[in-house]
Order: sequence, then C-alpha cells, then structure tokens
Amino acid sequence: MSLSKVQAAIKSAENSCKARGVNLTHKRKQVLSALLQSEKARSAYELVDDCKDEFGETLPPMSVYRILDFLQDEHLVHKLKLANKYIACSHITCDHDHGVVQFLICNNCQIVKEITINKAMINKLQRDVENAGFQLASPQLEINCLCHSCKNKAA
Amino acid sequence: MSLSKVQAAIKSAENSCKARGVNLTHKRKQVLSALLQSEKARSAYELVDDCKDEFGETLPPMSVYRILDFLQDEHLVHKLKLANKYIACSHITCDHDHGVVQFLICNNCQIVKEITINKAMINKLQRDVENAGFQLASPQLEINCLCHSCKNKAA
DNA sequence: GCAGGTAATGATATAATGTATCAACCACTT
DNA sequence: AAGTGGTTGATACATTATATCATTACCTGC
Repeated sequence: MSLSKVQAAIKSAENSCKARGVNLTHKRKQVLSALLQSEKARSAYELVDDCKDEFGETLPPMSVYRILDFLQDEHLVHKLKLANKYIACSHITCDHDHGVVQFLICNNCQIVKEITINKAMINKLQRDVENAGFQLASPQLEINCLCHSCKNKAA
Repeated sequence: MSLSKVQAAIKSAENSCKARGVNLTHKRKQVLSALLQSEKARSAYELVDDCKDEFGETLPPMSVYRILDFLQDEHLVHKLKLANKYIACSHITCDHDHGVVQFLICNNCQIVKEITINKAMINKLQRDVENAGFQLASPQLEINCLCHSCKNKAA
C-alpha cells in the first residue's frame, strides 16, 4: 500500500478509536502501519523485525501480541489462523460495501489474496452451520489454496 | 468410535496401504487407532500421551509427527490447521458418497463437527477461486465457529 | 545364514509461536 | 505530589514443529 494511503488509513483508524474511547498509541500505530505497508500477512515476530527496521523500535514480542490483540478488538487487524499470521483489515481504507471478502491463502508461499463472493452463498453456508448447532465466527472464510505460481512450480 | 468400528477402519486402512505398496506398521496403526477412538481432534503431543496410556508405547514426538505425515500422505488423517490438531479422515469407515464434508471448529473449545454441504456450492466456490488465479487445496473447508454450548456460555 | 541396503524409528537440539505473570512507566485527575 | 488506570517491559515458560544424526528392523541376493 502506498505511503499516502497508509497515512490515510492510520488517520481513519485513529478517528474510529477515538470514537470508541480507546487509545491508538504510538506503538500501536507503528504495528498497524507495518501491517498496512506489507503485501503479505505477517507473523508477530516478523512485525517485531519490521518495527525495528522501519522505526528503530525494539518492541518485545509480548508487546506486539498485546498490540495485535488490541487491534483485533478494534477490528483493525485480522488474524489468519491458517497461516498464524496477521493482516490489516481491508475495510480500513475502503469502507464502501463490496460483498463478502474471503481469504485465499497459499499453502506453499502463504501469499494472501482476497476475493469477494456471493452473499447468497455465505447466507446458505450460515444456515447449514446453524442447522448443525454451530455459529459462524465470521463470514470471512480462510481457504487453503495453492497460488498460481506455486501451482506451476509444483507441476 | 466403537472399538469394533476402529478395528474395521484399521483393517481397511491396512488394505489400502498394501494396495499402494506402503507399510502400515505397528506404531502407525497405534497412532491411527488413537485418532479413530478420539471424539475430538488431537494434537501430536496429545497423541504421544494417548499411545502411552493406551498401548504403553512411549513414542517420541518426532516419530508421531513423522507418522502423522505418513498418514496424511495416505489420506488416512487430516490436519486441521485452524486448530493445529489432527483427525482421522471420516471416509475411512464410510466409503459411500455423502456430499462434501466440511469441518466446523469451535474457536473456544475446539470441538470439531463435520457437516455435508451442497456440491454445487463448492463448485461455485471453486470457480471463484480459480478466477482469482488460485486453486483450492481441498474441497474441505475449515470453518471458524462457535459451538452451541460455548455460544451459550458466552451469552 | 549373513552382508549390505532401505525403510522406520529414536534421540537430541533447537526453532517458531504464543501465554502467564509481575514489574515499571506514563498520563491524567485530584 | 500522590493516586489511578492504562500501557509497556522483562522474564519465564508452554506448545507446536523441524533439523539432524544415530540406531534399529526388515528384506534381498548371495
């Protein structure tokens, strides 16, 4: 993401935090900024390195985990459990309605692509899940995939 | 799963391994058996304990990981990445066509439930994924959920 | 039966990810 | 300035997983 867009996203996140009465501190901004700038999902320890490289901040891993928890509570960051990595929520910069976003995660190189799928489909899935006595944790699925380039390499 | 069903599943696994020219050894059978008997998904280290408790076998974790890799290669076991745990493939005992099985995983207690969903839906998802230049690793999705009892506790 | 090879397992060390706990710091109020 | 709550640091440790080399089991041709 371009630096100017990152700036705008941080600004917007700052506002939404203020509105909710919580504090987007300097270090929380740095972690969020590192995530926004990254093309790929990042692990907590990668974010420690990112903040070191980019801001000269040596955050202990513990703090990064806490900050990630905070950012998740504020819906600014999403954890991809399939990859044990974190990404900035795409809606931060793009608030208009764009269908239901799904995460395609390459099992080989762990690159993440977001696609939108039919809402009717998610609704159907949701009904099936509820009929089984469960409840969808999120309409965003994490989907085990192989990306184009890894698929070709494997062949 | 009842013991007699476990026996039958092991037998069937033995045959399919023989057909493929690989060896379902004693210890591999024990790990598979522990998985089949378990109601829930098990971690590798839990399987170490299971084999100890049940067979008096003290397998080193390294061996369990290798055995799990083998069982996955033979499509006898599936790894749930969302939970970092392993389950026996349901088709081992039940080979007739029963639609597409999906895993519902409770984010709180990690109980796993399998439901079957419409094949048309999976086909549609598959097309969407392929249009994005990706490829489904498996038609079996791992779906972040909350189970009935955890949902009630949370309320 | 046994030398030699391959498959399977053991043992050890270590990496990667994440949590628990208590201490220190900082900002704000009074 | 002292108290208070929120934030961060430091340390220890738990859990999951991999790398590497040694050992054992089994089979095959002789």
